[in-house]
Amino acid sequence: MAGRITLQTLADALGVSRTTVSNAYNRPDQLAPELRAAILEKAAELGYAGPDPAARRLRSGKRRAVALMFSARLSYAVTDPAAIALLQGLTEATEAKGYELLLLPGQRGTGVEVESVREAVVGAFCLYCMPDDHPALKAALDRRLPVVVVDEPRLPGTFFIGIEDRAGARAAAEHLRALGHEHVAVIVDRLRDDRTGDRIIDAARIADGYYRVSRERIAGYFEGLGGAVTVYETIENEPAAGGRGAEALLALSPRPTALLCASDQLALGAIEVIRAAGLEVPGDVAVIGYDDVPDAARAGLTTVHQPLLEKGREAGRLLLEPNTEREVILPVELVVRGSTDPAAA
Amino acid sequence: MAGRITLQTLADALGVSRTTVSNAYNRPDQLAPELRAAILEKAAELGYAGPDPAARRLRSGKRRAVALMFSARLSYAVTDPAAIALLQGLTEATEAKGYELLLLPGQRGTGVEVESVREAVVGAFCLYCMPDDHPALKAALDRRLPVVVVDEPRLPGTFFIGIEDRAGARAAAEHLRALGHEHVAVIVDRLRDDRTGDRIIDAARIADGYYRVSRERIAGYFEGLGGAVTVYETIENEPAAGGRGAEALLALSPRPTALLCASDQLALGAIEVIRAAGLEVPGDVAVIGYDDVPDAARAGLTTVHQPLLEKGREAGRLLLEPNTEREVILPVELVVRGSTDPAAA
DNA sequence: GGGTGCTACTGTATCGATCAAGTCACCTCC
DNA sequence: GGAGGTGACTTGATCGATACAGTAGCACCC
Repeated sequence: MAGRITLQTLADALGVSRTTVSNAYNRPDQLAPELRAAILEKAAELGYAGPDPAARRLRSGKRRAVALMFSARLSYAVTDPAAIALLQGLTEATEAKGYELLLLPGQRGTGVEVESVREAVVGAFCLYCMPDDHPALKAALDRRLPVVVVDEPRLPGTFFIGIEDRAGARAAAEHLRALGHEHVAVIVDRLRDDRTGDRIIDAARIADGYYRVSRERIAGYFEGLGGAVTVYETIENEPAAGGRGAEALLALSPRPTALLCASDQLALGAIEVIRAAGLEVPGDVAVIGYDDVPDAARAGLTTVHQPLLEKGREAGRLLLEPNTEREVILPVELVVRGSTDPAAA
Repeated sequence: MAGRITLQTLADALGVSRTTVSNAYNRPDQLAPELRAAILEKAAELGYAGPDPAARRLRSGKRRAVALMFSARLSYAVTDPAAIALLQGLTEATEAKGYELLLLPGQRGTGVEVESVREAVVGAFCLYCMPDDHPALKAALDRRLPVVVVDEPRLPGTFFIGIEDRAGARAAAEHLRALGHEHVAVIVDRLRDDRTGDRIIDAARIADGYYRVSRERIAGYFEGLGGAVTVYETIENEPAAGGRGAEALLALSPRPTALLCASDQLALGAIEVIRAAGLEVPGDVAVIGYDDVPDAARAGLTTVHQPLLEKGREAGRLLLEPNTEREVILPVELVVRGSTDPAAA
């Protein structure tokens, strides 16, 4: 720390003032070209790395960065196609305005999630898919910076981007009903962070869920089906988990003739397991996903399309453009493909 | 700016010193609980957002973040499966050490790319797939912070993670030769940022390429084939571009019986176009990719497997662990699938 | 009763820069 | 020859916090 080279070090070495050295970097027109050259040369000689960004930022007050926080480990989040699509939309928006993007880990329990929110040198926060009780949420609001929440939770007074979760789920369920399915089961991503998932759950667990989106989608399914059905909660939103769910549900009797999956990731895993069991999709078991990630179209998965990219762009817009609306709810649309309707393949 | 609330504002309002207010946040044990409560209450009342991270960072000197720069627009980079895999590996490493990740846009020409490197409040840089002459590179080295370059360019004295690009390409080419292919053509991603791609190129263009990886892969192909062949340069690394390349190459006479694509993205697009033209893969035209992204296995694409995740992890390790080796070259492996060998489907 | 130790604070320097307001020498021009 | 202008720097304040060295007040104890 003692040997650190600063503007002052350079200034002393050359017998000029701090400001002049600063100007050599930031306002070349303010000093004689020869002096500037001498300063830059001395800087190279002493190994001066240029004006310190931290100090510059403090002084200037500029915060040209946006923080994005996921509810999970980053390394997991970046494997989720829906999260990636959001990231893409958001970067489009931030990039256009010359903002950088800071990725924050949101994993619970370590205290790091709150710490990183408090420490982030940013001008705005985007929180993606957080459970209702996540501490980072309060921490972000406490920073008194623009905050936009994507998907969940929905808090009064907070900027929000979401989709018609319930309506989409209802449409999916009604589609199955119209096709004559009478035994339908549901697979959802985790409802709480207690890692007790991967099992069939009861109504109390659903009501106590901390994830708004899952609650809403389940509610939509039940509405569309005209009543409650068996729900399997997974521990994580990935194909393997959906596969385990399908395995458990196929063992029920009567065996469900259709599975409503609260995400495409779960649905894709479920289809694999169904086929591995020697059953046909949709002949023996129809499957519907949710989100319409790129792989869904490739796999011929019937799903509820949501504008993933658009969500990211809208998040960026709300964060970076002042005086916009507080809430954006984007429409969804049922996309019928081969996993429910052989004719649509 | 004038009305900004700081530690001092709070201190004055309560008749205590700045330091005491600071302690209320950072060292709760250093002051009486009642006073601390009073301070926090006053903070809430006045709307104090807590100690400013920029100031804190300047004072403490801590830089718990790593910057990741891509050579392209961020919104494009996050659509690239290889880049995402790197991101995943890198986040695993940074997360484990409690570091945040700052994504920097690397698009050329705007000056933003250098600016953002200079402004980044980070402790280390990871540069991914940059052309040899990219100005951000020098800017990052000038910061005198740890820098690790992934894939390209390879600079003497700089930390580097890469793979055996040339050997992998050679193995791919030799595989085709062993299968008896005599008319082989190559599709590569851009060799320079001048946006003159999407055309068949000559040897001079190849020699003048700014992207080391493409140069190496082409060299490997030529080695494995025992001589130079037609090379098509695309303007971007995405399936559509690979498709355009395939279209142009299929029009040659004699028509190539095999395409060597320098990335899976290009290969996947090429396969689509070949099939759309009513030709069979591999019957009429065999196709080999490079990278082995997740979609390659799904599509039955013969490709050169590289440890994408591992690359990211290694990058993180080199950045965050002191006294490690300067260079890591990871091995590659040819994975034969249906796109060259019907029996391997 | 004075030395010791502890709690609960305060004051000052510092982090590394930027900025507004000078200073000073030199030139110009009527 | 004096007013005014200009180019090339310097000075001092400031951004918002943290670190370190005090210090006041009080209890304790032989």
